[in-house]
Amino acid sequence: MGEVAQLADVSPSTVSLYLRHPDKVSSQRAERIQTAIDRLGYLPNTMAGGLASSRSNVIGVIVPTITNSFFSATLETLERHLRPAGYQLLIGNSEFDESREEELIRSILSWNPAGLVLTGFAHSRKSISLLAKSDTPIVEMWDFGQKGLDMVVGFSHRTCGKLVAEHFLAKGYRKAAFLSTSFQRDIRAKERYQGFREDMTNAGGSVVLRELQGRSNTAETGELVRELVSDHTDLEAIFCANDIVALGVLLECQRQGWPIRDRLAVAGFGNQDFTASTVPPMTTVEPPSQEIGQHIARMLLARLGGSLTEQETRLDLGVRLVAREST
Amino acid sequence: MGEVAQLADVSPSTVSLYLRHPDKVSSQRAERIQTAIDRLGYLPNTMAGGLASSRSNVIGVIVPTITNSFFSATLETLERHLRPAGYQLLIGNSEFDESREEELIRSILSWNPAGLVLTGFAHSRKSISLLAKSDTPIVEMWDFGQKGLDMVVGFSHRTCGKLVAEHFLAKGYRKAAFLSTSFQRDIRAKERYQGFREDMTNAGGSVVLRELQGRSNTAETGELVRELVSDHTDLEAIFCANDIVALGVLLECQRQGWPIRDRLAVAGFGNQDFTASTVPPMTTVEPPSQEIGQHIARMLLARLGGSLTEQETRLDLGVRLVAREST
DNA sequence: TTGAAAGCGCTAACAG
DNA sequence: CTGTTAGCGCTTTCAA
Repeated sequence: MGEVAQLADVSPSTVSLYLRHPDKVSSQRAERIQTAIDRLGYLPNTMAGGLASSRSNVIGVIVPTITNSFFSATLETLERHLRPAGYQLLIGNSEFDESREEELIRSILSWNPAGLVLTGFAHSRKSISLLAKSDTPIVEMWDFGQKGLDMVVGFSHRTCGKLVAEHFLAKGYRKAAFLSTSFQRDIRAKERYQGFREDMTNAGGSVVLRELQGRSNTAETGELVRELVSDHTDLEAIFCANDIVALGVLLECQRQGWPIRDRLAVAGFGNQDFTASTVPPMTTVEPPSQEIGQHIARMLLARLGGSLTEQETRLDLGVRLVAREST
Repeated sequence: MGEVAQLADVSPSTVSLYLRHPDKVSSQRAERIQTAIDRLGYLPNTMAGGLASSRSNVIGVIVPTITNSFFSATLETLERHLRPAGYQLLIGNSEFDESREEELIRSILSWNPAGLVLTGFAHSRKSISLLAKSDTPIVEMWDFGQKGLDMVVGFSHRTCGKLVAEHFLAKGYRKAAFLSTSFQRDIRAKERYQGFREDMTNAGGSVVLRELQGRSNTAETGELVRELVSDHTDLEAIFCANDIVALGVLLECQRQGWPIRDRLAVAGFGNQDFTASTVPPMTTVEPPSQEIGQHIARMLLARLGGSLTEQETRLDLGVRLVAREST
């Protein structure tokens, strides 16, 4: 920056001013400075800037995994809305592990971030105290219904489960199963199960639970479906933790020659693109993945701009049941 | 850090030393310092550290999209291998756009990163000159066969296309189609097409090309398949740009009652989990998504450690054809 | 509008 | 092994 100042024949602080508020510098000097910047290929040093101003343009985001279309859609939207405002996302993978999340929080906090976005409400005690100590704006996303540390943008997974239960009951299904990815990895799937189970049993129905070992695996899903059907010959419908699992069920039924819906109804979660085109088209629930990203950006930007009222800090975006022919 | 030093009754530089090389500080003081750190909940300021040492623990990665299991698998693996060495990934989305990539390069370079990972060989002239000016180690990934700016880890997409052509020819298919996502978005799909087409036509076969408008869309895929089959009644096989598109073809054939393989053979790209369980199981090509991440980490770490020999800077990981019943 | 001066919180010689 | 000293490259008063 010194070089730029020299070449443009102004003081370093004028260059700095120009970089941050171009219109507060006289147009002749502005031009000279810009020319110098271009000639020198000058890139400002973000760290020096961050240190001097003791704030940064970093926004940390911690997700359980990025290999998952839900979170990656949120991340992409969040990035798209935050970048124009000059923010950089620092993305961390907690791998569904609280202590790893804590490590990431520590590491991100040491960047002095302008904001921090976490997935869900479950954090280690230490994490919470770290967050409390820093005055970084926090957003907890992809869930709703608990108090939260600061801002919350998401939806209720219990309600999502209830929505499907309601749909199953309306269709006359009473004997149902919930086929899930590991609850330990995905507590939100567990919440959907709980909401689902509650409403099914309240209406006199029943719900069997099966968990996959790890993440969605089509082959393992097939096995569990066969097992489920032979153990519970009167099973009428399966609600799956996500669309990939539901696809696994569909394919297994196809392989076994069991007509979907007549023999076994299937519903997924995610409303991924392919669900509309399966044979038959799949009933699923659509989470507001993109909207979450969008509203977090809006909320964070408002908070950082100092214009966020109390009642705007918690947002339930809801979910939508997409009823198709598989149920 | 001053506070920590005071509380531990040592000088700030001792604290700094302890933080970086704990074993270079006498054990009694080390203990006092650690106690002080815990008591105060002290978090070092990464920016100040980076500024003072004029290097950072940031490694930038630019991918065309993170909403894609290929790149996100690479990212996740890369992170897993780089984090233990103390590095933070700064992830950017170029959205398949060179000028956006340039913007990201600029922004990441201003962090003074320890390394920068780019997807593919196509960069704007300006990007290249920016990169040349900085002495940041660069890795270009997910492609192979061109010179590259610095290090390269990937595989040849042309070879991938040839592999499938070979397989089709061996199975007796001569009339083929390539069903792709938009080439503008995905130049690597185009390279697969070129390799595929070259070998098919050399062997006296033919290849029709169809491009989807944007990203993989199952409904649009169905339309194109119907169109393709009615325009080319003698079509025998389709090679798709990815597994999701291939799934779309499979589902459309199912809907139309066309037996897969007997009426139309289908191959995908990606070897995603579900491909093994479709009816029939799908032939596909497996790209080394995770290996790419792993080897980039290894290569970068070696370079940063100063121990990377010239011949190790370019790595072709190859691809593997997974032949199943859909072809 | 511009420039001089004083840090931001840490690291890196260096001398002890 | 420890402490002193001088910056890292920028922002931010403050006065001119």
